[in-house]
Amino acid sequence: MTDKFYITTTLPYVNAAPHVGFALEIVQADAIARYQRFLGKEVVFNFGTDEHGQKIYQKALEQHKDPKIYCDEYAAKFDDLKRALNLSYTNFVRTTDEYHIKAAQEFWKKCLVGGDIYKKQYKIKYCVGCELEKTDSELVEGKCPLHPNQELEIIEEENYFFRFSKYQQALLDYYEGHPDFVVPGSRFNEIKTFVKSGLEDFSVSRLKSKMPWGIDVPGDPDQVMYVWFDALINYISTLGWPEDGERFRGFWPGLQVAGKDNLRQQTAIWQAMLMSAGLPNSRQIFIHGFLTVNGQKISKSLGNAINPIELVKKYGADAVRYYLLAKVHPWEDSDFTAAKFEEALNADLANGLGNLVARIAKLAQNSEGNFAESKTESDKEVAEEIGKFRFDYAMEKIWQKIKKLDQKVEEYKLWTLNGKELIEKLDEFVPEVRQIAFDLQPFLPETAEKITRQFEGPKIKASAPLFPRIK
RNA sequence: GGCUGCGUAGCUCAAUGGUGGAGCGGGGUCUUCAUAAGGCCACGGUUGCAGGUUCGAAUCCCGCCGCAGCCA
Repeated sequence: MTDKFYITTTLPYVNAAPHVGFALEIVQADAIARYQRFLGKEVVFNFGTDEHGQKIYQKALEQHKDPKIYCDEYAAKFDDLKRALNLSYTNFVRTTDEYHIKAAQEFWKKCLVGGDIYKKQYKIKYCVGCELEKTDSELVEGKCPLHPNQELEIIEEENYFFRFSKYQQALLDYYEGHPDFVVPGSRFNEIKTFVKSGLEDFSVSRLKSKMPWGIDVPGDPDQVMYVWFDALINYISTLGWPEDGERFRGFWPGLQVAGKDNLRQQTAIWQAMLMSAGLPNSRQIFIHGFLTVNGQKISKSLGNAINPIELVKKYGADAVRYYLLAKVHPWEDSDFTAAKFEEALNADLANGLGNLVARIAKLAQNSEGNFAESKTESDKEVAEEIGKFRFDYAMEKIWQKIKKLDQKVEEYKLWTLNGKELIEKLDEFVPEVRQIAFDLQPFLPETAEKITRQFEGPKIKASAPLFPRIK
């Protein structure tokens, strides 16, 4: 019915270089975006960087840089992912972009007019050790459990608040009416439980005198927006809201892909904000899991972050994409180890896909046969799995075909045949290989392209291995 | 502590209450078109532990042990 499709990832915060965990999110989103294009949809695929807030301000100061210049450097690093992982995003929004700032201010005004933003005296307990605000439930005997020797700082200031509490019932009703709103269901249950337990209004601004690195609150020169409030609005500012109403209405609402640490912001806070501004809610939110490295969480203190760009340099984009899509559970946590990665590369890409393509190509080339074009169409089972975000199962379906073809090569003993008989039998294989390449397009675009070119016909060409074996 | 969920082969995971399977790795074997790749075969299990319901339990119930997530 609709010929437009909108998908967005979350915007990474630019206080650290991209690691393999974020690559997971954007590769998943890329697979969906590419798949939707094959269905003939006009796709907007949004990505970008979240650049305001205290942490970034401090980082920039530490490096004696203007915050904007600091952000420019990081934004470029994240944009590098595009080339490295062969990503097909169409939009790269930065929350410091002029159009985004305007959209955030317009959004604020809508919420304000609706009576959902109000000023309140605000008192927080702040742990200087963690550099984080602490709530009473987090404290142990009135102290931060991580820094029990330090006194908590009490900060008192007047901030703007968002009337989140007002939307409890509306959110629950919306969840009730949209049973597939959040995938997987376990995360959906988690957010339902959270919303049912009651919502508190939260602060959406900061005093500019203390932290100037934010978007100005309209009509109040002393305050800037809290980073979360402004950042979420990127999902629609990137579509031209509020100025380009036609484009916005054409693409919104869309599919949002986010990590499990972002559940609340995406599925509750942002949805309440949309309701407040009188805009349609998101269409669906997919929450992925986290990658661990050698069984451990990725953390700065452990220094175990893996740079996806380094992986790509060593193994190639499609090898990394393959691992993230086929060997990582779409929404449960999965472990990444060099051994597992190389094992998958050898077993599935070199020995499986690569070898099948090589053996059929060679036989076809030697046969000197002409192979007419054949029809390729989207595999129903693969499509179904993508619809359920089971990228791993979708890939498994494709690899089952590879296995079957290998078996058939043995069954026919293709290498013992020649002349017309060989060409006749190969006519059963060539369209199948083309179909595999077709099915692989959303996942391994570069490899799919290579195979397609090799098997274009009428003459089929042998070529160098698609994936070298790792020793 | 409260609420969810999980625990199955060396590893990753499947199995409407009805003979516990697959892939990978390791082993054997056949084969040479292919990247020492591929096919086939076998091995591999007290389904975390202990009880209960049932003709029958990986599955349902109770308790315990362990792990993860959420509780602004």
